[in-house]
Amino acid sequence: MEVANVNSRKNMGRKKIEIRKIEKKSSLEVTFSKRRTGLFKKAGELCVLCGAEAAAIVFSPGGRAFVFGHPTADAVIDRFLGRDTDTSSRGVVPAEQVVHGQVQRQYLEAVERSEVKEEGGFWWDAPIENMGLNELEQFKGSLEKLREKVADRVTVMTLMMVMESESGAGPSSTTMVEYAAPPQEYNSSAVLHARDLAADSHSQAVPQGFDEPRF
Amino acid sequence: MEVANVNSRKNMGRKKIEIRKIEKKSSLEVTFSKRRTGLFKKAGELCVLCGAEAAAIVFSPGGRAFVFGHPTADAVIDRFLGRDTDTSSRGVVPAEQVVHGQVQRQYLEAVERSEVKEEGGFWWDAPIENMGLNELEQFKGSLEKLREKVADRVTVMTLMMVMESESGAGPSSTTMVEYAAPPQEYNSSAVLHARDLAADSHSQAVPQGFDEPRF
DNA sequence: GCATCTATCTATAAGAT
DNA sequence: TATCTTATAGATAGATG
Repeated sequence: MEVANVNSRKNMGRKKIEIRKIEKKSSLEVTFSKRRTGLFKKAGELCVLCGAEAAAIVFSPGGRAFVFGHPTADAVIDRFLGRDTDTSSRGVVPAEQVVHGQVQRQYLEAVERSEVKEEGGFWWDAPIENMGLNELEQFKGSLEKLREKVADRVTVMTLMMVMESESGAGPSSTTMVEYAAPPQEYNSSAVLHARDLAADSHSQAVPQGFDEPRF
Repeated sequence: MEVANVNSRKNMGRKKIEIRKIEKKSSLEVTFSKRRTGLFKKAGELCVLCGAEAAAIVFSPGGRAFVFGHPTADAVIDRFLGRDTDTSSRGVVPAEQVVHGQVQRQYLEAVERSEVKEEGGFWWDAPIENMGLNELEQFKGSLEKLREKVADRVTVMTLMMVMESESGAGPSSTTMVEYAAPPQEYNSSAVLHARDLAADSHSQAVPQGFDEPRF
């Protein structure tokens, strides 16, 4: 074996870093991967520990999309409890595929163009227990058309969440989704209803007088 | 000062916990708050460190929505570097309002219904530098109508991302975020193009042969 | 590049105030 | 109920194979 010099004998362990853009490209990439993984793990833990619903999307500086979400909260919980849940029968993405799922734009486009069918329809049209979501289907279809219209100009990402509830309290189930069209030339953009929340200073974002639970 | 008993003299410090749903309600709430904050912080750091774009949405078990996002990547970077950026002139939500912003459904609904205008239009219709995104506007409008149609049945959350790029490589700017209608009775639901990614086992999610950058 | 390793750094569970 | 205080669990920067 080789004799390493004294300085390289020991790892120096973690060092503190400033929160500013990492210059060295290789380091940036490594950090991106590590932290993205860590972020998604944290999100998963939050879901399980607190019965929360969460979704996260991260675009790398190169424009690659990474998505965290869960097909159903149950599936994620099962996963974290080490149970093996068959989610395929529900027509949803297995949790382990999604939690750290990578999405590559060109691939998505290809998939979209091919419009692969199975069992007589798009997979997402497959019947799900107690479906009856005509509106959702209608919405989805319309959304598709619209997206196509602007696909060459903007990146549109859509998240649709449909939750179940037994009582009035805890939503228990979910969906997540994604997708992105390929941006080619762009501009900055506009957003929605969130601004009014940002009325003035920090803690005043949410007005009083609502009876919804705080958690 | 008081003499505490020996057992309470010292904090016991952190203990290991299992990743499973927390039973005690008070603990769950505390944990939810702490971890949500932590998650959003991590997301912000990822954005800054790696020049990435990120957005995250968390629903508490009570159905309250919390959103992490950034109006422009620049604004978030400024924030983390301690610079004070005036984002109001761009018609975007100041970063500090968004990063840990809380969104309460009923409030959002109220805002939406009131359709508050300023300066002759919805705030999000305000001109932004180099706007020219007719398609985006068109899309947004259509989306609104569609969403109304299904608002009573499903919770729809839409994220629209429009990015800038100087070179062909790094998108540099913007995101936006948005909102959800109140679910009342629901079902589980369908999703989109993601399933094909989940073809079979883990690492094979993304097919080879594309020339896009890995980061 | 990807998987490990190790020394630290950071987040946070329980309590105390 | 919100904050503050530890001790400790967990995340991760940098080095290495």
